Amino acid sequence: MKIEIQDQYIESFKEFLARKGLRVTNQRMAIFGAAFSCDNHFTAEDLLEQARKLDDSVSRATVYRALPLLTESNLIREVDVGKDYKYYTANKDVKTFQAQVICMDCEKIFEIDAPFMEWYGKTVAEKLLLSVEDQRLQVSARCDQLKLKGECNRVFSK
Amino acid sequence: MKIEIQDQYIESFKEFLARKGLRVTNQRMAIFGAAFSCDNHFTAEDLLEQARKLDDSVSRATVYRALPLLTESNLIREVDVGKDYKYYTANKDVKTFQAQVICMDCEKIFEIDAPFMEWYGKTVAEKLLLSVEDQRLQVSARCDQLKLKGECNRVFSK
DNA sequence: TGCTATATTGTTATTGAGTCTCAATTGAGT
DNA sequence: ACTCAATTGAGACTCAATAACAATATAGCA
Repeated sequence: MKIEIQDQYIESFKEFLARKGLRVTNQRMAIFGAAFSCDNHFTAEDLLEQARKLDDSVSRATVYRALPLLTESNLIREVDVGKDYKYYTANKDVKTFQAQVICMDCEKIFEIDAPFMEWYGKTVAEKLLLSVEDQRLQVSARCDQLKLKGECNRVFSK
Repeated sequence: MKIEIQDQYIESFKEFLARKGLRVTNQRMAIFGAAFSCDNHFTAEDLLEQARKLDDSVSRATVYRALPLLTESNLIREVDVGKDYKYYTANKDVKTFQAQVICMDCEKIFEIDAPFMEWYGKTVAEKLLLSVEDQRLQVSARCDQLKLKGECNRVFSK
């Protein structure tokens, strides 16, 4: 498996660690690399599996310890699909707010622009006197029609 | 605790059970009654506690068995707050699409109209050739300002 | 009303994602 | 290289949710 990660992301992660006074370890970099080598959405377990290909000493606990760092540094983000486990995805070149569309049949996840969410967040904040931290717009759907076109495939093994 | 549930909901639930060839049991009606006697959002555990006030034989397993029936019949709906347990709320007189705003400090949940979601769902369906089943718009926020006004209280004990 | 087949139930055991503990290891400043 | 606190892996643990199964209760029918 060949990994190509733009240096900007590596630097960004290292800067984040430095800013927090945290160390740059092989395990953290393997987990980071694994997250960015995935084109798709992944679970913690998926991430463990991928990270072990880069450093076979990586343990489950370390993956769970690294995930908050990666989300906090804004390099990946959580995608909640209503299951009892969480999905994550790397934040590569995302300009506008994105909604997640999850196919309940094949578990495929699409990301779609939803630029109006920025306006909505501000409206909510003003109305309720709350400071908005995060917004998630998730659409559950079924792919009957995709199936007909033969375009429905599971993206990520589970 | 006095329970007042509009007959239309009771009938609606009984019709749903009949349609599915399921029996009307004391436990199911107690769980249903408990869900509609809660003004706020509740967890499965909260629901168990409330239902036991109506029928002390109700068990945890039966609550978990009833929840899919209540969501399937559209009498309650899931509200995902990003925690590792799920919240639910009764669907009373909801006309338009509602977004959930969750205060991460005090866990208070607000429901706000988001009428544009209907249009968005249709757009997504057309673009991706998917049939939209459900849409969730969730906003995470913090209540610094509410605190200042003294309006920030936990709504539901946990 | 009582009978019967079977759906439903409570109890208890189990799963599985995620967290915690702690001794062993390792990174980074000196 | 030395030192020490940060980090790690292994495995125990938590806790919401589910499954198995014997006991019970429902609804249709006589």
